[in-house]
Amino acid sequence: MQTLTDKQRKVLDFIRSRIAHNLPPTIREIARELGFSSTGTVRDYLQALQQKGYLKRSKALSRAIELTQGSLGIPIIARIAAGNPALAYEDIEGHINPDDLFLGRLSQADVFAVKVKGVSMVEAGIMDGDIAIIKKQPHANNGDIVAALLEDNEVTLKRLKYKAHTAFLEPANPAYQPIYKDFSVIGKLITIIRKY
Amino acid sequence: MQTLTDKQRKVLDFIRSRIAHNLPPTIREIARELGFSSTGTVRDYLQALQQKGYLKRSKALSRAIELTQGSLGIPIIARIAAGNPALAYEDIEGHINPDDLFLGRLSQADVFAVKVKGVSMVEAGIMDGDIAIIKKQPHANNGDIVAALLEDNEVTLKRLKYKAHTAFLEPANPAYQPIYKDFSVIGKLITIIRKY
DNA sequence: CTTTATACCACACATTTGTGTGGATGTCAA
DNA sequence: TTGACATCCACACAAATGTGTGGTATAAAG
Repeated sequence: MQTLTDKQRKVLDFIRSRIAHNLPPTIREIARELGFSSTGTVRDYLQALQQKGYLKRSKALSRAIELTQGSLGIPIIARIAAGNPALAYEDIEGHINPDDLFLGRLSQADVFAVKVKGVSMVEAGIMDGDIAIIKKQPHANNGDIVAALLEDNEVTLKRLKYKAHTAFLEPANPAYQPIYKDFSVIGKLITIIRKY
Repeated sequence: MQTLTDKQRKVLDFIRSRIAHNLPPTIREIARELGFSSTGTVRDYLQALQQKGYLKRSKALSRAIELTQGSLGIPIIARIAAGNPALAYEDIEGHINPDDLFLGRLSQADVFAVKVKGVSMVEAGIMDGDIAIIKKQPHANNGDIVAALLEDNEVTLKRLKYKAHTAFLEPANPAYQPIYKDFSVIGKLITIIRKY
């Protein structure tokens, strides 16, 4: 990605902040914010930013400014240049984007979350209080961690296993017993989130 | 929140999906999508949705539709009405919003991510391959899990401990030795994310 | 029967908005 | 000096856009 001038960065920052608030700016809103009296000036900036690869525009559509870099992408790093207080990243392994973190290509309606209760899955690194993002689906494969509905309407997170044509729920913690009783799979674990 | 009719929900869903793509629709775009031939029809729907508390509008501003409920909030559930294939949620404990999941009120520049390597923190439920969201800060309290920079520029995740005025890094896995050698804290763990 | 809410339509009108045209100034490298 | 680029301006114009006015029809509630 080409470097930006200070002013170009200011324009980009403004656009970024507005997009983060779910309403990209119009050309005249940018002009007002940056103190330009002409719309032509803004067009020049947008052209420059587009040419340098920072944004895309759908022409003749109001507010249709799309950022190329994910506005909320967070870099995943492995190594950091030593002695650098600014944390300039040495090795960036990739980026994570909050937006498609759980969803991937799923619709919001296909996903829900469960707060983990208890320690029956600690051996799988799933702790009490973790948030489990579940993709709704009535079936799962052997070994998948699933959200299952028990007789008392409680939702529980366990590993689904098949043995001799019988499905059962296996806790990762050996101190707990597998569940053979009536249960139904309601979804499959796709993400675990833990806040500190 | 008041209930919506089927058509009202369709309108809301369309708006929601467009906002998720960072460009709220215009009145005429809604009309086109839903098959209305009059802008007045859309205005009636927006009025209804606004009155029922699902959205807010800034008048005379193009595309200025703001959803009241987080557009990407995912419900956290504990119990589910039995025998309900639609998964109508019985108990909703809250919502998680991807946007402020790691950030909270932090700026994007204050945060980065590290991919966890190895099993030195398994006892803390942090597995190999997990993504750790780190808030940049040079200090942390006793017992905090921190990202630390080692001599070889490697970033590692350990628990920070103080003992007799000496700081050291303690793995959660007793098979590993604490680190007393030169290290510097670069940030504090705020979120763990694991994708399946 | 009247009222209220829902669910549409047509059309006009003032603003908002993107775009186009035509400049001007300064810097920096070739 | 020439050219590319960045940084601004004024102004015009067509298209997009939100809003207003005034309808029709149906169903449920009082």
